[in-house]
Amino acid sequence: MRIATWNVNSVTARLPRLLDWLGETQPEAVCLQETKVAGDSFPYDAVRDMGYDVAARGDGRWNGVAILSRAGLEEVTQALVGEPGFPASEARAIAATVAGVRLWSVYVPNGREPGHDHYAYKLAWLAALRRTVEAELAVDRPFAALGDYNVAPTDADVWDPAAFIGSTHVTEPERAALGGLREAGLTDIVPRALKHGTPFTYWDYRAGSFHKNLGMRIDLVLANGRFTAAVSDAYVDREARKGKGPSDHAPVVVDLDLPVPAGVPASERQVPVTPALLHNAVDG
DNA sequence: ATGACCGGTCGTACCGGA
Repeated sequence: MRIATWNVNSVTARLPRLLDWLGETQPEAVCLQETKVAGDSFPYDAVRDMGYDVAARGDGRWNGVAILSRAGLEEVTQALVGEPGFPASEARAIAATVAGVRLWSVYVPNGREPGHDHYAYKLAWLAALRRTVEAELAVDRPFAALGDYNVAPTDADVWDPAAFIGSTHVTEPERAALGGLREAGLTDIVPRALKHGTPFTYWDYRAGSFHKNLGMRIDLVLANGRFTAAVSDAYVDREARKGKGPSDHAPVVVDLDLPVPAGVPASERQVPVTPALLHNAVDG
């Protein structure tokens, strides 16, 4: 079973590349972030034609998360436990169960700068994620919260720690919040780097950062013991960051020794599985 | 290629991104 996470930086702008990537990579499930579309504007039909059901939550211009699956999509949940807002709740988390594996797709707030209201929001949001994880882990099954955490777990996860002094993504409170998720029972599944020995997942569009490998590892797969024990491989698909019109994030792909149920692909079904759940995006 | 951003928007500059 193959599961991936990818901040696509607009599913509309990235749709041709997303569809090509699904065809090449053949994941069972994909957690998307920064879809930047309202729930009812998600390109459901194009994704279904590739065999994937969709659970999406969108705000419109910003944020937006989704889970695509070709192995079933059940128990869709649209908000964290005690989810904070800025000031209102934003489309930054959605969950679904895929072939018995519980998945959250998360897009942690950026924080903007230490001391900013958005930074306090980021920490509050991560605290709510911890509460959610603690509630989820009461059920004994493979679990992972995958997505854009906007936190580099260690200094080795940024291209130059000195360049980040005073910036978000590397501060002690942000890293302590990741530590809280570890205390709750999650493990950081560090992917293989396909080049440079640095499993970065994000490179700024500016200044040729990708070609100079000035990146960060901020897209994470945090998993419980059942999930972690099943991992046979994990890698950063830096090929997806190349060429014309990429996202500024690369996908993280995880292979699991878990059975994939036989089923009819979404593209060959008359109606989606659990249709009531698939289009109930929360707007605003 | 030794230089280098992109997406969205009642927008045609500015915000947000990290």
